[in-house]
Amino acid sequence: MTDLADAVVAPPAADPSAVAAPAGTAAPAGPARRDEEPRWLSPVERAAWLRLLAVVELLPGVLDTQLRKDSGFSHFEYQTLAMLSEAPERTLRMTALAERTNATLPRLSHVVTRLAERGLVERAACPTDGRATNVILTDDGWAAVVGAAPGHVRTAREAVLDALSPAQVAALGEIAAQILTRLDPEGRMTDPGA
Amino acid sequence: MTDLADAVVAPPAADPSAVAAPAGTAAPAGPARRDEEPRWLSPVERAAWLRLLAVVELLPGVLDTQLRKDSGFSHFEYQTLAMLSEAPERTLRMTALAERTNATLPRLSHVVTRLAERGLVERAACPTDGRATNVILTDDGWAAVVGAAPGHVRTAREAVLDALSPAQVAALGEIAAQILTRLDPEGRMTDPGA
DNA sequence: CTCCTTTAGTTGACACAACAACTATAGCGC
DNA sequence: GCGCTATAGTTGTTGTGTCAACTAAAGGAG
Repeated sequence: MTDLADAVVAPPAADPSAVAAPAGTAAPAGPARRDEEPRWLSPVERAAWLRLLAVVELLPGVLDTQLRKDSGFSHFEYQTLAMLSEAPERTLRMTALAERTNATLPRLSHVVTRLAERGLVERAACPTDGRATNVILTDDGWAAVVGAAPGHVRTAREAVLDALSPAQVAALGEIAAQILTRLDPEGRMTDPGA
Repeated sequence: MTDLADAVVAPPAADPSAVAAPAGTAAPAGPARRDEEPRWLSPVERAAWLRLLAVVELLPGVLDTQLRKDSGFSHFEYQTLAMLSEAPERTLRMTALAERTNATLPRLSHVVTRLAERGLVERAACPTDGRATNVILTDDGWAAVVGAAPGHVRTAREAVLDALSPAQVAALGEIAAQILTRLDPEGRMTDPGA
């Protein structure tokens, strides 16, 4: 994994003569401008980072492929339907749904249009706010989620959970929670109600 | 995080009357067809899975945004250039580069075309195999990677590493390695040489 | 040497996501 | 109640990614 490691995270050093200054882990001899001198990664940090990057790169494809094949949904479509299936009345406002799925409003609007064409969701004007649109999961949509869920869970096991010891699963939960304090400080994806 | 949790991973149970069979964690009363009865996730598993999913969803956007803003690259373009910067002669075959970046050959071909238009890489016929194409990082491309690396490392710290204790970083490395045995059994992304 | 299969890569058509521009309603100040 | 600004969504355009078809060279069987 040396190539990937160095390439992504350290400045390129394959040709050391060409890049003296930014290559090293240590600061240059002279007084460094602090803002521009990054703290390079330690070997342990580098390994963790690169592997996380690989997971982040590969996992979406695995999920997408399984869902597409077994149920005809993209992962994003599945998440959209799943969020609705959990909501009271199986209904959510566009904005609320976009937050929970980490989608922009335009993206969600397009996806909802396509799902509506397939009869899985419906749009309805919000009675209390003329600007808002409610999205409602239809019975067909409900059935589709229920049908797709088992395969999705199986994939989660095969691709991730079953590769880990129980202690590692717990640790992963902790670690991911820590990371999310940076990536999602408001907890929009993890804590919809708040 | 209850909504997200249940929605993605458990079958929808907001309206219990509507979905008796597939909702529960326990097997139905009758003799279950083993292939179709998934093992639902325990609370700990579910929490870990959903948070991992959120990280996987959010991290690419963060990386992309920072690189795009500070250096004008997508994360994939950066990875492509970085791989080349590490390679002997700053040169790689299309196929080798595609493996290291987890790209399909068509995708890489398009990206290389665009990078070549910007003068960052060059195509060259492989002298030993008439079918192959070598991609070479130009001096401009080299300079671009060197310029982009510090910001990328800083983002890696801010978004992930600095949120974790040293022990957690080490644990993350272990866990991600375990997951990659499932996602990437051949180690193509993590072990280019082999 | 010739045919056939496999490998390497490019190209073009289509699908989807990001961004920007636009419409329409709500809510507020006066 | 008039006008302003902010909010909620939709629509169109543009850039990437995926898939399928295609070209071309390498390697093997006869």
